[in-house]
Amino acid sequence: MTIRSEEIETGAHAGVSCRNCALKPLCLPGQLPAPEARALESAVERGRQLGPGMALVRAGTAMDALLVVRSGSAKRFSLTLEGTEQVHGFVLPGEAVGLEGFATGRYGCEVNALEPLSYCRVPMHKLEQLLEQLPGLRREMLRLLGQALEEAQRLRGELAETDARGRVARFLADLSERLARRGFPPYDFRLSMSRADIARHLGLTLETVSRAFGTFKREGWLRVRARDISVLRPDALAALAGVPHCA
Amino acid sequence: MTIRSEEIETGAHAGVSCRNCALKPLCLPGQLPAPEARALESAVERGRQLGPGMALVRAGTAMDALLVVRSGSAKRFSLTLEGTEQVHGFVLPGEAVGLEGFATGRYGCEVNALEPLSYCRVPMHKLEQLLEQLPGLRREMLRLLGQALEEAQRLRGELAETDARGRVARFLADLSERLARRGFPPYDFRLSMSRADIARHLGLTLETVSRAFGTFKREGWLRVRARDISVLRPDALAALAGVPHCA
DNA sequence: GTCAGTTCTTGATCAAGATCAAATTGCAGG
DNA sequence: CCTGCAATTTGATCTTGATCAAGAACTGAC
Repeated sequence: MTIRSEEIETGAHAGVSCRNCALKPLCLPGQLPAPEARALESAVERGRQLGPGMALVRAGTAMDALLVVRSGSAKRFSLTLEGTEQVHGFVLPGEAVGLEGFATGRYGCEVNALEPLSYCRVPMHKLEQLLEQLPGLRREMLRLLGQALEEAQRLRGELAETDARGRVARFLADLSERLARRGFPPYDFRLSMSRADIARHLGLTLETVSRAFGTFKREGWLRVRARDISVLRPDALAALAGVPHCA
Repeated sequence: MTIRSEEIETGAHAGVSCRNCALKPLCLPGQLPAPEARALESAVERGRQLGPGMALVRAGTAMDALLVVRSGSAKRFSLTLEGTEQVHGFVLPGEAVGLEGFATGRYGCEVNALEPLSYCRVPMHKLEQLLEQLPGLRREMLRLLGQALEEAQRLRGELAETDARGRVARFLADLSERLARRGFPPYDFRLSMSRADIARHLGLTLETVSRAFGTFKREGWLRVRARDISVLRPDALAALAGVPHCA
């Protein structure tokens, strides 16, 4: 997707300004009353920039902070016993990472940058303090986790229900929608992940994913040039994906 | 599974005694320091008994309480546009229900009893009060949600990776393990759900599920008589399921 | 630009599981 | 016990997507 949402960031050092962040409405402080947002902001640190392929979190390491991607995209995956990657999904700006770590205090899967990536972090000890004081943040954290859970269940259900092309269509439709919510052009983007990553995410082979793209192209629903995608008929994709009426 | 874990419950009316509950170690108060457990207990109400097929929660209704199944089992599912059921999973005693409701304040899926079922409930307004006061409960709620998330992601990953018999094997292995943790015989149980429910949960057809049972029976790994299951070779099932070394 | 390496596309074959269709078993009610 | 209905098993066939195998296109380095 090649995502750059680096807003102009001047004057802030350790404490980051959420106020001016383009992602604010999607991110944690977006739903909080102003005083709570300010309190949270003072606990937010800026993570260092990561290059493509670098690990944002490693499975099994202590969950020492809540992380939110600020710009770029990432791949969430686990390593199976056979050494293959089980791709859980892809992370876009404004999305939290490693929430399943709350289960054990250690991250449950790997998250690797797919392109240059920056992120914010709230150290756990500060988060716990804030949770004591801020009722809105408590509600917001539960909402965030509930949302992640709902999403994971939805993805599981879709995988069980849908055939190959339906899965690819839904993948694209979902990506479109998430890009749109972040203010990116929803029908014209560059995929940051490989066909193999998409395939492993959707429980398919990369050949089948490629063929699905080929079909959509032939039908005139898509323009595909390697990783550059133009969605010409979002309605057709949505229909195949079985989505009710999400644009 | 035909689950009866009705411990002897005398004297308690609205407030339920978690102290003597057989499920305590699996349930919310199990991880809490004693004073917090007592505070939580005072907020717990007993839900009325439900008969087979009755709804414990309906998708879209307001999430007015946190629910935990006390005895019996239930099916979590969504209704698709075509009117079919998308089965997300099955709920056993000690497991919370409807956590994805935190996302929107409304339950995200249907939960129906599969056999006579009883449950406990913590009204949301009381839960919010308690979360303000009890740091252990705050941590525990995050843990609970993190666990549910991890579980959902695991299920999604398995679905993407495993073939039909592997999925059925894993389903049985998982059930075994969960029954064991609740003190039920893990290798001898009665399924409370139909083949069709299992199939819809695993993204298969009921015929394929039936054939998988047939294969396992022929291999001598299982004894199957309708819904009565005896696991004779848990190791073989676990191996097929790709589980490392979980007994 | 050219080159090497990777990623992606396309084609041919094959197998796992879906689908269609009975037959069988189990179970509640009379 | 018998009856009727629903759930399950079993069988035959067909379709989808996996697998194997080339090619083609893209990428980054020189």
